This record gives sequence, C-alpha cells and structure tokens, in this order.
Amino acid sequence: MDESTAGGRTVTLKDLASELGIHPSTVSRILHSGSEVARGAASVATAERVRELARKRGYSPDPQAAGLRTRRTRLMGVIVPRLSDLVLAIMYEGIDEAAAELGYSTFVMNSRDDPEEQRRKTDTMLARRVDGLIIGDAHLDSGLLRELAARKVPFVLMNRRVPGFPSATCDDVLGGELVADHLWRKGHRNVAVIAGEPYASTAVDRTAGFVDRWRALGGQIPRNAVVWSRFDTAGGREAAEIILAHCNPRPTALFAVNDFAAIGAMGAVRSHGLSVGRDVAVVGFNDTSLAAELPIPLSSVRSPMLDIGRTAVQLLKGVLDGREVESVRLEPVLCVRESSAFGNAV
Amino acid sequence: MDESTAGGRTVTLKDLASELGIHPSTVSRILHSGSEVARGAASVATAERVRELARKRGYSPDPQAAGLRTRRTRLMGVIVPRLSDLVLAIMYEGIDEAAAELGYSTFVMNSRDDPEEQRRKTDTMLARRVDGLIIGDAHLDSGLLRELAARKVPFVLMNRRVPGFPSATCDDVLGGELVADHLWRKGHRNVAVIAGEPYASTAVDRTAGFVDRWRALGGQIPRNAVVWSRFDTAGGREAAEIILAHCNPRPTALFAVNDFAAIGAMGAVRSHGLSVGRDVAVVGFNDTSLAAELPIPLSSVRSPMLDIGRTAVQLLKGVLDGREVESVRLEPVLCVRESSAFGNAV
DNA sequence: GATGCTTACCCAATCGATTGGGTTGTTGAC
DNA sequence: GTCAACAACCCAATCGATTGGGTAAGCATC
Repeated sequence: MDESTAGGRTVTLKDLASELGIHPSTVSRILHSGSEVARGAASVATAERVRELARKRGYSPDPQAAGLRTRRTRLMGVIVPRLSDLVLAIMYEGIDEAAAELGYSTFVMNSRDDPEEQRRKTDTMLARRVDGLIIGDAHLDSGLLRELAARKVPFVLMNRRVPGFPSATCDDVLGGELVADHLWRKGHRNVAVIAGEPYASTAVDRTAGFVDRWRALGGQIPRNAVVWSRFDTAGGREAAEIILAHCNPRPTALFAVNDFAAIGAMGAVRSHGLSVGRDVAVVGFNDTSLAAELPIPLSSVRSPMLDIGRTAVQLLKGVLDGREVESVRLEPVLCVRESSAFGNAV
Repeated sequence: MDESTAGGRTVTLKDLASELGIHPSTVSRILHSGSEVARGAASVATAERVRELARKRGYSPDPQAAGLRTRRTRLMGVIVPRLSDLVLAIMYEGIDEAAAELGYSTFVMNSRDDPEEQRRKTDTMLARRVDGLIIGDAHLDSGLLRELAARKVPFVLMNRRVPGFPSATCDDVLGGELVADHLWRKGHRNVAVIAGEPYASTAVDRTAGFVDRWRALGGQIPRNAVVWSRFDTAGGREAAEIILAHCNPRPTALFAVNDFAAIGAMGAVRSHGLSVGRDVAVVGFNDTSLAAELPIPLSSVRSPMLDIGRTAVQLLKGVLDGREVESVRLEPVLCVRESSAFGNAV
C-alpha cells in the first residue's frame, strides 16, 4: 500500500489513464463528480477499475493544478488578532474541524489588531487566492471591511461583529446582562467594569449589556467605574489598579469582559490586600479552561467558542455558495464559582 | 492605486505583456529574478516600465500557476498537538513571522497528540503540496517520522525532539536542572515532579534534568514523587492531588513541567488548605504570560518560545535548500517569583 | 435503411507562470 | 568586411486537472 510517494514521483491523472489505456479526462470525470457526471462518462466497470487503481497508487489530485483551472482553492483564510489568545485559538480549532469536514483547508494569520497588519495579512491571503475570509479581528470603525465588500471578496466575521456584515458571535449583550443580574442578586451595589478595547464589539456589547441592565435594575455606575483596557492579563491588572485606586466607594465587584483580564484583576485585588470572592467579587468572560481550575475558581460567562468557529465556517460556505446568510448570535451561559459566590450585605 | 481587483479580473503576466507589447516570458524574467537573470533578459528601460506597470495594475503572481510549474508552493505545514495550548500558539507566532520574512506562508493543524490524527494531518498537508513540515507534536516512539524521512519529505521538529532528526527546542534538561538548583538552595528536601506526558521529550527531559541534578546534589526522590500527567490545568491538578494524598512526608515543593499544570497544582495545594509559596513551593515551565500575573505569581523556567518557532523555520529552510542542518537547543532562564520565593528550613 | 438516441469514451483548449532554447540587431575587434 | 559576442527579446512546451465539445459503435424505431 501507499506506493504513491514511495518511488518518489507523485501519481497524476495521466499516469492512471495511460496505465488503464483510457483518456485522462475520463479518469477525471470518474474521480471528480459524485456520480451525476460520472454516470454517462464511463461504464460502471471502468469506473470501478479507475477507482481501484487510484486507491492502489495512492492518487491524490494536485490542488495547484485543479485550482489553476477551476479558480477555486478550497482554502479559507482566517485572520485573528493573535492566536496566542486562547479564545481565538479555540475558535480556530472549531474552524479547522468544520472546514476539514467540508473539504477546505485554512490559513491563519495574526494581525495583532493593527489596522496596517490587517491590510497586509488580508492582501497576503488574497494573493494566495483563498476562496474566502473569516475575519476575527474586525474593528467597529474598520474601512477595510467596506473595501473588501466593494471588491466582492467573500468574507464573514467571527467573534466580533460589525453592523452590516454577516458574523458568527456570542450574544455578548446577553452575556453582560447575565453578569449584571447575578451581581445584583448577590447584593452588590458598587460595581466596576474592565471593559476591554473600545474598537471590539465584544467589549462594547458586553459592557453595554452589563451597564444597561444594571441601570434597569436601579443601580448606578459612575463614569470612572468603566475602564477600557487591553484584553490580556496585564491589561486587566492595570485597569483593576486604576479602579481600586480611584473609585470611591471601592467597588465590591468587578466584571472583566475577558477571563485573562479577570485573572489580572484578581492579582490586583490580592496585592491590595483584599480577598477575591470575599472582599471583591470578580467575574470574567468566555469561561476558558483556566477559569474553573484557578486557585480561586473564576466565575465566568461561558461562550460557545468552538461553535462560533464552526458557525463562521458554515456562514462562509454559504457566502461562497452564493446564498444569502444571516448573522448568528450564540447564547452564553453564566458559570458561577468561588470568585463571586458570596453575597454582599447592602 | 490598487486598480487590480477593482474591475474584478485579476491581472496576469499576459495582461502586462500585451499592454507593453512584449512577451510574457520577458515580463516573468524581469519580475521574477532578483537581477542576475533580469540583466540580460531586458533593457533597464524596459524593466523599469514593466515594474512600473506591475505596480500600477497591482499585479500579484498566481501562486497556483507558479507552483504548478515550479513544483514549489512556498508553503510550510505546521502540525501541533493543539493551538489552544498557549505554548504552541506562541511558537506558531514565531513561525508565522519568520516564514513571512522568507516569503513562505504556513498551514497549521492540530493533531491532539493522537497518532492517527498525526498521520491524517500529515497526509492532508502533503496533499496540499507543502514544501516541508514543521512537526511540533513528535512522539518519542513515533514511526511516522521514520516513514516521512524514508519518503524524503523535508521536515524538522519543534519544541519536542527525537534523536536522529533535526529539531528546534528549548534545552529542557538544563531547564530541569535550574529548578533543582533553585529548590535545593531554598532548603527544600522533599520534592515532587508533575512530569507531563512520557511520550514528549519536553516532559522527559525536564523531568530527567531535575531528577538527575537533584540526586547529584545529594537529594532523594522516591518513585511515587514523579507523576506523569497531561499538560493542561486539569492534568496538573489531578497529579498534584495524587502527590498530596500519597507522598509521605508531604513534599514542600512541586515542579510542574508546564505552567498550566502548575496552575492546576496551585489549585490543588490551595484546596488542601495549604498556602502556595509558604507551605508548598510551586515552579512551572515556559514562563507563559500568565505566570507573572497570577494572583500568586508563579516561578517558571522561561523558554524562548518565539525563538524556537523562528528557529524551526530557519532549520526547515535549510533543509529545503538542501543544506545539512544541526539541531538547535535554546537556553532557558529561571524566573523566581512568589510561588517559590520563600526558604524552607531543613 | 435512414434517423435518432444512448453509451462510453476521446480531443484539445485552458488556467498562469516558468524556462530552455532560439532569433534578431548592434557593436567591437581584427 | 567579417565574425564573434552580446543585448534584448520571442517561442513554445510544460506543469496537472478540468471541461465543452466531439465521435464511433450499438441499438431501437419508423
């Protein structure tokens, strides 16, 4: 078995054809078309012989050649801020799986949320002739997306949404609301938000969901209790430092729109001599695998990251097939753990 | 600018050629070869006109077509256990950067450390006609590597090494030794190791480095104080539970060969009513961005993850260029933090 | 026995870039 | 004045798969 690469040379359609004494085009039709075209192109017996030989020789079509002719690469380009962000890495796993199921392969690139890099990476992807793009680093004020749309580049957004373009996201507004409900019910009245980057819909929506619901419940959130920050641990720590230093009265609960920022916030809380959970509740977002395993388990809004990735692929497939697609917003669930389990007397 | 995709059709060599009234092959030579071939192929004036027009039309060569002819795709395939492992994600960032600098693009796939998946993903990559592979999920007992070598597939290993194949890794033995020295000097005499997966050289080397040095220092490590585990947080917690439950006397220090396992271990320590740092020192490996930011900052061996990725690309480039390459082992540094900062009376 | 319809194929162009081998026309040396 | 050398190009095959248009044989129908 697997004589394909053993000898060295890869097997081509022509090899198979000449070995069977038939024309390459016939072989192509047999191997190519599900059965609609195959029927009519060759006899059942021939088809069987071809398939048999293809298997034996380990034939695998050259995607370069096929793509050259068909103008399709069966490649999806994926752009994310950074793959070392666990959230995006998991979404990418979903993409990878779903794409493979559809017979697509994927390219990923990191844009580091830098508009210039976004452009450059997009261009590289298009130069590679990807069939479409999954954009996981969309900025709310992005001009790039409009350009891509104008150039009729097929793409969908993932994780972050931008009005007017199809996207696969978590229902971030709802996620924020869940946290507001939870903290309110626990008796907290002074809260603060570590809000993330203002150009990301995830940050904006989660914050808005939280703040709007909080006010609807009758709570108040002073302006300086919402601090925009980076999404990483250091960013969360810095934001928490600011909050703990300047908010008066000191909040009894912090909502960070991202688990990593929440972990940073926990560090800040601790270095102020306060206890996470007891003195200050902390809630994160995404429920990454770390949250439950931290020394002090972190309450977090679980977002279906894997499904978001998978859904993005389905959406893009829809676009590629020329269908009209609708944005999908997947539902999050709040997981309460020790970091916000205790009540707070009003 | 950028009229390339505006109209819709992509520009080809032939377009440029006919617009200038010269032959496509001339255009190709001008645009293609650095200047050695270009000189002799066309006059300086023509070359300039061609380059000018190419820029104006936004010409970008079709990699499908070029690859079909040259049999090279300028694609590197990367296989990792999982990209949601922060360590691999960062190495991949290094790969991505270095590959881009060399004009290569990269495919990544997750094998989940499953031998069958490793095979499948490798095949998919080769079917895509990648020029070479960077393998980040090598198992010490892997037959796949020998097969690939026999089939003359160009590849290098990353992160994990296997004797006989070129690899870019951290000097994991040294890393383990650094930890042994550190804990010994702090006065610990009862220690345990959360050792990771026995099929990964990272786990084996770090553990061996630690244990051998420990014994060389005069210390003892009972057999049941080395617990093999998964690399993730839950795996680390489980291993620590076993150690805390069964080791007698209870160790005063834990060395986990991976930060995530260390975080899990910290959780286990805490749920046994013990204090990390005071009662039980914990040291991790890789110094991921989280380590320093944890509520109790984690001591960790910093491995040059980004450089490991970059080095892997350089090695693979060497192999692709037909050079003989030597494995590279990059030096780690120990970062001591609160989780192991306190001494322990003997 | 001419026509029409299948069945089971074959032919050749095509996708876009690359490359080994020409073919001109000009210049310089002797 | 001739020949060689060179500059500046052009030609055409090639990579491997795809696909619109054949065509020949066989059979049935009228």
